Amino acid sequence: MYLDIRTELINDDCLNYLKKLENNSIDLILTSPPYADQRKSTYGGVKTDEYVKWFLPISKELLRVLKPTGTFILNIKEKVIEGERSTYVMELILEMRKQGWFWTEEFIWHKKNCHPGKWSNRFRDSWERLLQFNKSKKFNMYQDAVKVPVGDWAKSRLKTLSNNDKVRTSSAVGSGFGKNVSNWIGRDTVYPTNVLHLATESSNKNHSAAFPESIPEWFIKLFTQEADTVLDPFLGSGTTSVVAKRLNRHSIGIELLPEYFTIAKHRIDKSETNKPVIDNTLPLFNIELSDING
Amino acid sequence: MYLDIRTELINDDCLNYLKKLENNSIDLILTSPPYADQRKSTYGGVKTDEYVKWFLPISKELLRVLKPTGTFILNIKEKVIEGERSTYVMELILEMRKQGWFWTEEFIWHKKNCHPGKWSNRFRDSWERLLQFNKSKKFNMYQDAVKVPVGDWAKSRLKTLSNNDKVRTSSAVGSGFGKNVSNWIGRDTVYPTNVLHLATESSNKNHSAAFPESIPEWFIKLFTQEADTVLDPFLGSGTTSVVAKRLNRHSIGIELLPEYFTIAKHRIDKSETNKPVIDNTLPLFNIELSDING
DNA sequence: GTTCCGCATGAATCGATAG
DNA sequence: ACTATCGATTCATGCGGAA
Repeated sequence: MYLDIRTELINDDCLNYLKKLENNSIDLILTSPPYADQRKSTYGGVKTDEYVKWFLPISKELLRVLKPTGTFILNIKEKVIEGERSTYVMELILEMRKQGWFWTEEFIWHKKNCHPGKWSNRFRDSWERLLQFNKSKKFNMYQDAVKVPVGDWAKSRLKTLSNNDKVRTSSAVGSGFGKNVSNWIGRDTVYPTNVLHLATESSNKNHSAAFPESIPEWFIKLFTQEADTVLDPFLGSGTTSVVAKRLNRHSIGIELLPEYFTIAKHRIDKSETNKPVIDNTLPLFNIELSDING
Repeated sequence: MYLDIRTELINDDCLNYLKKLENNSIDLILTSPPYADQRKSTYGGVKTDEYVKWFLPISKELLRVLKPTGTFILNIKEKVIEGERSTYVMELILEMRKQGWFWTEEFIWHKKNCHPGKWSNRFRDSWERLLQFNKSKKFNMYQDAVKVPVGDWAKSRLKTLSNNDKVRTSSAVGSGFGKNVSNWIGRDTVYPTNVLHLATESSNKNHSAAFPESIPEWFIKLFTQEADTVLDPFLGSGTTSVVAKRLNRHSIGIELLPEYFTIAKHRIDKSETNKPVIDNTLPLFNIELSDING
């Protein structure tokens, strides 16, 4: 059985096009907008102090089109200006809450191979924020889709059931991990944390993807099911749409610049559709954990 | 040659005692204040909505006593309230900038062993903020003191060291790799990034430290030289002072609660002084980095 | 002198129940 | 309605003692 997956690519200003979308129609919004003062030549360079003012009308539309059970993941990082971290992200969070967004969580994307460089007053920046916003406190989350391999501790720990594990049940001291220790036998995956640890993609330079495919893949698996709809209002070279299509999710990708739009369209055209999900238990980003433990 | 290192421990309210300190007299402030609504049983628990108001008078004094070339590292993390991340840290950063602080950088402390648990709407929280504030844009930073090894050799070496038993035997005090230090001489080293990857201190000890010794060790090496002065206004069980003393830095530690003060005093009394710095290039927590670059 | 194994918690969070 | 307490859930680490 094949699903009929729609992958819409729109070459337009996102604020303009978002207004055409219906209320409560999107399951996941996932985007990496142009950072303040970046991409000056392309986006006209949104100034730092104007960034919040620029973004709020967009986030207002996003709030409208998102389903009450949906999630908005915003990838963003402050720029350093005259030796100081800019504060527009903090201000944006505070203002978006006033719009009605719930700021549920802040994931950290730890970039394994961050940009090289050396400065006298700071080290290389190897992490970015992945802010999770929600429309209501009851949102869909499919945690089992992103479980990761358990650490090696389990092998030795569970080899023998200590009697204390049983004692802890009745002692009521602490939290009682021992109570269900038998549940752990044979368990080989655990739930991840809120730190994502993966490398940036550096292989292909013909398109500058904001993030590697692992990031949208993880969030799409975590917050949507097949045939749900994913939206990326700043599509760039199209990574979100490519991954959504591969995972059998409908998607809408909006990109203003023709150069990027062309790249995205080309990538989508040659990408596979309706590909059965082979493996949804082993996200790439926790490889390192086992590396260290192993 | 031995330096005469002063390690002052003060059992007092920090705001009260800070007023007695001279202007521009501290090289590094490093602290982990009680988080909002946390440690209610011991510190009384500062309410979330009053946290900024509570902290600002303290940060104002800290700004006064810090040297223009000095640095303030603040370890803090938001609490979840009714399914949402609280925003008091964002508000604190914005207010401290109004006081005159520069928000230079945000380091991430990625905790390897974060608290267990499972909830339907979020994963375990495995990171905390280490906010860097400065009084001026020209501050002292000794980057060479915290360089980490790189290369295939380091990679295999560190894998061995990640074995708990070996780490324990060779670095009982946490100062480095002890006798193995000679192995590192002549090896290539690289500057670390702004993500720190280490575990919380073990719980089997008789004191509960806010952070492991590696954290103050790294920042003390990075932002001070020998005979400089380190201040911790929320000393807790004394980790900052212990490490400062071991690294031949003067220090002032302020702790309100007699129980914690007693623990801190005991740890300082039995700790070594004027110990020559054997190894200032190998913090434990950046094992991961060599994995990445190597 | 190593390696192995048992053990005790962690700046947690949610939902239900009780006052 | 609103707050306080309590049970349930979960994973990795370092230490101490034994092999």
